[in-house]
Amino acid sequence: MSSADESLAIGEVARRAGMTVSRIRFYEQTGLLAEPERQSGKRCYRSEVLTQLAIIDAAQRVGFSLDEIRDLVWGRGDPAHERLRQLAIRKLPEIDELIERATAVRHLLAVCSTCRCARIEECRLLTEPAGPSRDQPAEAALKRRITGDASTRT
Amino acid sequence: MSSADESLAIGEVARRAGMTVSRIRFYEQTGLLAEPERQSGKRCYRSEVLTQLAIIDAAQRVGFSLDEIRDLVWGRGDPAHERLRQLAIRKLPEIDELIERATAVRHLLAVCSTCRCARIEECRLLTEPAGPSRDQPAEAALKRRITGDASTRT
DNA sequence: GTCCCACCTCAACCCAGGTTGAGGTCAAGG
DNA sequence: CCTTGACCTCAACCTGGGTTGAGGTGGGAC
Repeated sequence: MSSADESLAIGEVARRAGMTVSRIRFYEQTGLLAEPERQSGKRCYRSEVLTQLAIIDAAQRVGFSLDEIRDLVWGRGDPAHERLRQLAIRKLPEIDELIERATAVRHLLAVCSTCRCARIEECRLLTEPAGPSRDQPAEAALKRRITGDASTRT
Repeated sequence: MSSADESLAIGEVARRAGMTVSRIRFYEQTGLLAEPERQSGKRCYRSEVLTQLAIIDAAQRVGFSLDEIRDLVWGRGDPAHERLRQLAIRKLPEIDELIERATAVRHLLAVCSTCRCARIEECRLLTEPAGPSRDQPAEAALKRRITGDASTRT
């Protein structure tokens, strides 16, 4: 723990990263993770791999595909910060949208779990009144957010 | 648009919901979407389906599986708001974590795209200095957030 | 009437992201 | 020496979430 440079066996890496061994080997196979050194055939990792795995994991969870991550970490060509900037430009809006949607769904769950709707789509927060009463500004906004404006457009 | 109760053909629904026709049929097949009425064999939807589809879509994008969504929308048993509350209790922490991670990744992308690191895992915001200089509180927090504390634990 | 288009069913296929299993190697400990 | 456990490879398999294609029906416009 203090001397972080003693090399780690794959099992140890897996344990610390919270992943299976097979998953780590899979990442190596598919070029996401560099081939580590070996000692008598066995992979020995240095502790940096934990950071790499954590990045992979976090990126995946917010919707990057393994291809994108591979490109991010290992991309050929250009200086890395350049590719990174490109990727950032492409992905930032998506991430923002994800955050917005997540916030809306969060809100929906929180609010609906206090209402007595019989089915979720009948929840007063989401159903178009179809009659004259229009929904409140805030609710309309929530709805627009969760629906991504799709059903709001003509 | 004003008389929202004229029934919609599947193609129209798909267009408005921004999904493929096959995807909508697939949702019906797998019990996510109710079987609509038919007229001479063809599905005719009412406009509510757009809201349902939007909910499904939004929920999916923030990490609900179709099984969970099915259970949410169509779950057998208990009053809906009860199931909804259960689901909310289970999922709210996950959604919160998603939002946190997304925010951290967002931050990472934004910051790293302005730095000159040669490889992402060498980015000064993420690499353990391994020397004496410890990273700043804010950066450490970012790192801890993106790594989900995994590599931070002993 | 016949053309065309949007719809229908059903089964097969596809891709991402891993997991599983068979069969083998190596080093340490009893 | 021999067993045990962690590691190795390679190929096959699995699940989720759809897509694709063949073969068929219906109805409105020309």
